[in-house]
Amino acid sequence: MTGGTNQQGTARPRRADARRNEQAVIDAAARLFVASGIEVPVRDIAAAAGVGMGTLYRRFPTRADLVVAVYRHQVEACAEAGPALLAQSATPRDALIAWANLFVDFLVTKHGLAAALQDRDGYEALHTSFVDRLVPVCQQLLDAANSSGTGAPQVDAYELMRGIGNLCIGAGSDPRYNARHLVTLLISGVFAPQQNS
Amino acid sequence: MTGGTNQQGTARPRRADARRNEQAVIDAAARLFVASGIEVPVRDIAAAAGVGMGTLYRRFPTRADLVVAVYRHQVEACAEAGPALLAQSATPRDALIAWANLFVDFLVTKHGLAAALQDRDGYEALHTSFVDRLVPVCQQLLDAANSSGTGAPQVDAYELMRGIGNLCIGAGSDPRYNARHLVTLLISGVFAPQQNS
DNA sequence: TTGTTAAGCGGAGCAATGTTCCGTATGTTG
DNA sequence: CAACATACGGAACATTGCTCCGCTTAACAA
Repeated sequence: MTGGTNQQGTARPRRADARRNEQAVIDAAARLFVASGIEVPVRDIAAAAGVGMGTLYRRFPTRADLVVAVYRHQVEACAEAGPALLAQSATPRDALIAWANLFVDFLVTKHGLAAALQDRDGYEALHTSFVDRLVPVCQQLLDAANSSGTGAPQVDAYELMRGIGNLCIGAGSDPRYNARHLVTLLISGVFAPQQNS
Repeated sequence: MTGGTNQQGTARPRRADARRNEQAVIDAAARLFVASGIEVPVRDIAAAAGVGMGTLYRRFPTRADLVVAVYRHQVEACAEAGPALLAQSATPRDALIAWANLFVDFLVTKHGLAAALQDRDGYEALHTSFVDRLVPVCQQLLDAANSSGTGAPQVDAYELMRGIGNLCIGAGSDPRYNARHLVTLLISGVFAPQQNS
């Protein structure tokens, strides 16, 4: 989707310096996100990448675009782990819990990412990227649980994913707060018998 | 705690204009928080209250101080509702769910409050204010459940409160996300039999 | 009432950061 | 190597948090 050729295959590829700079920005951003969180000033990212503000903004108009680029691979890996866990787990429910823990561990180690994911103003692209890739995987796990007769739940996959993401906010900076624990409890609740909205 | 006399009862009370201005700021902030969320620019609050920046900052050095002042009464009401619900509910568990729903409804209607509550940098005072008042109430409800033999849980009251608060983030701006629903599921999980961290 | 004093006021000004704009430089092609 | 579109860079502007200090005025006493 970011590549150089279009669907005709005939268009001129992007200039070499442009491609080089794009990668430099992603690398610099990845480093700074780890060091200072994803809210690190745009200036600092540009400086670390050795490019000007214009270059950075041309390629990544919003911060969300940059965050998406930096974490694309890890989101993909998480998505692919879903079916794998389903295949190798004793029950769909175990698979769901294991998969959720994977997602939690990912979010918790990225300072500020979980919060950005819920920010309706300014991170739509990020939200969409995660939702598009991960909600179907979650749905698949829920469907499997449904078919396995474990007494499956009336939770929307989207709602559950957002809940899990929310529970990760602020984890990692508070020893009294354990996101994995709460996510496990939430999923237990999803599989518990009674309901009342 | 905001009043004019100290423990000696002899100190000069605050000047009348100072008290007037403090109330004007709180009123203006309350209005603007509803209209624009709690991240509304300080300048706007000062302007709406008809005071200068210096006046506002002297009384409320951080935004958290202002938020605490604005919502103090509602937090207090929520805290007092805990024992009341415990007395009038069929089971401690029902009381806990009802109380949590009360808290959720409060947070969800205050744009940005739930997010600020988890913001470790910049809102410590807010976090502390809520935690100090509400965690003991939550603990009381959990203890009651514990004593009632419903098979009570190993959740810290603090952790549960933070989880509930987190689940409220971003609710109210997304019809596909229902915070009450997820909180109910979380509490169901808290009362479910098995555990694994 | 009036003078004295300290509490309080207001907003200009500084700093940090997001975002745009455009003159200049350079990769690419023929 | 010439010509041109692509891409670059960073100055400049806008917004917002926060501080600082000269001026105003409420409170009190004579």
